[in-house]
Amino acid sequence: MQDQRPNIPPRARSACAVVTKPLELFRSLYDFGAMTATKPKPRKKNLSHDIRESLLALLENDAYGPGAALPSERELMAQFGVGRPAVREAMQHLQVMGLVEIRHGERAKVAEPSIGKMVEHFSGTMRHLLATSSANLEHLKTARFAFEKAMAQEAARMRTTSDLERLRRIVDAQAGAMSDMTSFLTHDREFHRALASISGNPIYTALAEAMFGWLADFHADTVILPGREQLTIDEHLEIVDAIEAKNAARAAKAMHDHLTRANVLYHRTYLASPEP
Amino acid sequence: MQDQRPNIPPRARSACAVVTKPLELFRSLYDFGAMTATKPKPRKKNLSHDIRESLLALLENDAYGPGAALPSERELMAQFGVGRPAVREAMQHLQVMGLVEIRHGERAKVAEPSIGKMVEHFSGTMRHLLATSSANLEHLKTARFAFEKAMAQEAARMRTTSDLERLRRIVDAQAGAMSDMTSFLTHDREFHRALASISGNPIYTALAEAMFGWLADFHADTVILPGREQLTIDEHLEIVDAIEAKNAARAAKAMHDHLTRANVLYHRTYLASPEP
DNA sequence: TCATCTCACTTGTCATACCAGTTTAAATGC
DNA sequence: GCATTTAAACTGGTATGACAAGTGAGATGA
Repeated sequence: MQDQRPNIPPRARSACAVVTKPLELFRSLYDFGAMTATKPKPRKKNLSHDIRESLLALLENDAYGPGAALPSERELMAQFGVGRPAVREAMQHLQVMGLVEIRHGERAKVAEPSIGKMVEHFSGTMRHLLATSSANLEHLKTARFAFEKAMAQEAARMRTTSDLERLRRIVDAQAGAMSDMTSFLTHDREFHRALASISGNPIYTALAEAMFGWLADFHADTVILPGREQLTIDEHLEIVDAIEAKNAARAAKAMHDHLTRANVLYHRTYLASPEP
Repeated sequence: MQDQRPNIPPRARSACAVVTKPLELFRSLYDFGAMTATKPKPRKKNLSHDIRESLLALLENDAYGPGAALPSERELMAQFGVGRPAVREAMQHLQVMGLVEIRHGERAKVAEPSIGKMVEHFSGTMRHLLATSSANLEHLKTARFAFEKAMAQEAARMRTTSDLERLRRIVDAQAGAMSDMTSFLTHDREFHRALASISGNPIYTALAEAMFGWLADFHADTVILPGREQLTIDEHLEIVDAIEAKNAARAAKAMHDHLTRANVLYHRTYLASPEP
């Protein structure tokens, strides 16, 4: 009596489940047809898959604002007429997707959807991908290369005076932290993030931040080499100067040189004597 | 007796679990320390979280090639000394991340990691994000705008003769499918995918494909309007011509005009009479 | 009034049973 | 002997019950 929907008579659901799937019943109530691409969907997927789609539609259509509390697992269980595992797996899936937040003892809450959070959830998979395939790592380096150059150009076009001040402040702080390697890297990361944020597009910011993190994890590219801190500072300053001058081409070249230098130095230093 | 590790005496695991967590025992056997960022990790997370990390490390370190069959849930259960739900949730999580493939009746298999598959798994979240926030949709449109321009430039620099032939073949096919809207859109999609694939970077290809799909789902940008098919073809041809001439600037401008036109037309047509 | 504590309610985990697909190998028919 | 069929033994999927553990709010005490 302690657990498991005490109101419903036992066997009632299981019996009806044979005749008509409870999910289809629920679907007919809300009827979200043709959401994405008009599929008849006769496929036999998981039960949790159906539940997840129902929840997803609920999150999109209904007035579940960010931070709102979802029904408890038991309630959903009774509502959908399925067992707890199905509800649970669906909720877990949504959590992995970054759409809800589940904490022990509390009700699940609707997470506010944001690009940044999504990319963060994404990172685990990306790291695995990079760890298993060195080719993908090269591709990512290439992509970041192009991306950062585009960011530099965009920043040169759109920068305001406050943007410029912020960049200079970061570079100054970085120059003052040359002794502390960790702090130096943090400022380096912030520099690139600030650069991307000038565009005003959160997708750019999130991507820049994520790419930096991914590559830093594998000590590839973007790595700061001991003894070369001053060079890094100088290159950052050149980038800022180009942005101040609103010279997109010069900014792109400065960023190009910056990343190329880092990459070349990396290969020269680490590939000669592999591994610490 | 039918289920649940018949060999282990009951209560044996639970008893030891109080004294020393079985996971730490397992960890000490393999000892993957300092994989990502040297965290002491005293946090109290889920049990399934620990299991997932163990499995993750297993996938990365051991010789589990793509397509290899993982141990069954019951085996893992016994191996880690935890219940089936914990193992199950961990596996589900890995499946959502796209690292394993689980089918009813078969053993779970290691999925071959690929950028494209990862982006595909990503799509559900992205769609939700776009459905709930129109601002993000605008940001995505901007990002795709810049991305496609960069792709056009890259293609103009790197295109080979066979790339060119492929592009022209696609445009020809598209011109021949002007009557069938669905087919026309398919060819349009293929055109942009082929353009991105010229770069040789699978990340670009996957992103181009994904962005097209996301935006097409919301009828925003990139939409093909009835009666304007010939214009689309002409613009595609201009892009191909620019790429043939290896003129990056011209290619970028052609792509710019192409996407701008589509966007303007969209606003003019659909915003006047909202919704079908 | 405020701090504390208890208790109801939540999710997390375990255990068991059974269902539903898949594979495999033995039994059967030719 | 060989191909087909059938059944047994896997596999994951679902349901349910019980309990542990965490959270929060209302009751209780000072």
